[in-house]
Amino acid sequence: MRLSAYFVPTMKETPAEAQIVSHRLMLRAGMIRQMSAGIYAWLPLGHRVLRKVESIVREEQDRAGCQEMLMPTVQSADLWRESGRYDAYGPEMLRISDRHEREMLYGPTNEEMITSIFREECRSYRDLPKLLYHIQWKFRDEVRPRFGLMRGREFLMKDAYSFDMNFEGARKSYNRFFVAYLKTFARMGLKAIPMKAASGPIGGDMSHEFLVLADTGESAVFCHRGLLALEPPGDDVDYGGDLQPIVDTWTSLYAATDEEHDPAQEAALGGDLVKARGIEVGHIFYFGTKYSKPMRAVVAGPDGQDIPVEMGSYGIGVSRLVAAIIEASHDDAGIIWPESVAPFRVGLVNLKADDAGCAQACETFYANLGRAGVDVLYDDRDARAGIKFADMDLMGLPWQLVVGPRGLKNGLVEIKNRATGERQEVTMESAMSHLMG
RNA sequence: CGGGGAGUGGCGCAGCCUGGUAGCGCAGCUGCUUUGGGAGCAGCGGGUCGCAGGUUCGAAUCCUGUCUCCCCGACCA
Repeated sequence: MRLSAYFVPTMKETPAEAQIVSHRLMLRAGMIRQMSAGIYAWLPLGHRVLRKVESIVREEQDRAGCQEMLMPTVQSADLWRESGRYDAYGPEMLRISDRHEREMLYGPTNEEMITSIFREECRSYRDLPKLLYHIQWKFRDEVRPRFGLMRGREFLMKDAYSFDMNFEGARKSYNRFFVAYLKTFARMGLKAIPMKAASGPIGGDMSHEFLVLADTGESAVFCHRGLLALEPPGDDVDYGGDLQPIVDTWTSLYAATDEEHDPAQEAALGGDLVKARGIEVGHIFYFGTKYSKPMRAVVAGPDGQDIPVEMGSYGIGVSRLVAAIIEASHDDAGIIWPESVAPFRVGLVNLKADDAGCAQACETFYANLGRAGVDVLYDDRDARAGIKFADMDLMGLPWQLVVGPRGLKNGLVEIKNRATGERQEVTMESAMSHLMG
């Protein structure tokens, strides 16, 4: 992509309304624009990141054996009356009526809908287990939206639902998501720690929040130092096998958010206690027959008797993750994208756009890197060097390839690593092979 | 939902108290000079001062209402 033609309205100054760093940087880097309180438009650069994050989430859900589908954003109020949540949900639910005055709502979540779909089609224990997910926009009419995408009203969420015949099956499903989440966040360069979460009236130990550690996180977290050193599962995980040992490893050490924190643990942990801050990016929980019973989602067991299915629900805040990644990875100059979610891998900076030699070298790089499958954002603008460097640092592409007349005289170009700030002058051939890796 | 604050050009702000026909920096456009970390000079364009009423000869400024946005708290992926 040529920057001269790309729609990325970057800003030198920070809009007054943006308080936290991810909000500020997303506005300044031209990724998003606010349309209403808590509602944002994704501009091309931001959209690329959102799609990358979404893809990683999707891949890991698929690997875990979960099947993607897509449910509507607008739902019928009647469905929610079946579970009793239409009245219970309160003003956070955006209620709307259609032209026939039918009561509708913009979905804040999809338990009722997926349960309804499931019960129509699945009648036998032989249909189980089923793991289903979708990635869809949700709306929760927060009293007070804030922190940019971190607490918006409209947000993109991956929500998955599991259906099993009994508790043991439900635990296996739960473990699949537990492991998939560890992998998902690790792929985005994040340290995400599972923390025991309140499981409400259901009880039990099967409810975990996944918190990304970032200094600016909104909740205080307390955990054992050992958790930070744990290696997340790799691609060799066998989802068909027993995942309990992995889950046990990650849940055996103390970890809690401030709400669940037991101060007595601090003394017990001593020097192993880590106090940090975190951002919740995922939540998994088992809720048994909470919806299947009232909504009569039952299957016939081996003995012919109907039994309500055991369910669980598993969310990841996809749009929030984009902000969380920035909170966890930035510096004074701007964003520092992990390679896996970067909108482009390489920023090609032509320091002197009207110099024939520079232009030619850049065009060659641009074409060759493109052919090699490397995403390149080519700053071909007729602008000053300082502006180009500042914009590149702000947008945070992992690699900058700087081409200027000074180096070019000696056949050299400069490669800068955005994360470390390290620069090296290399030959053009070496630059190519370096950036293709 | 309780408490606080703000709406003036694309962005950041001043002007409001003490009414007199709107200003500064950045950004934009044109020209010249510059050119490896957000250039300099000269010129140009762009604002129904959130909206609606009211007071007044005259309202960005005073009064009333209303909408929107932000911050703190309670609530939440």
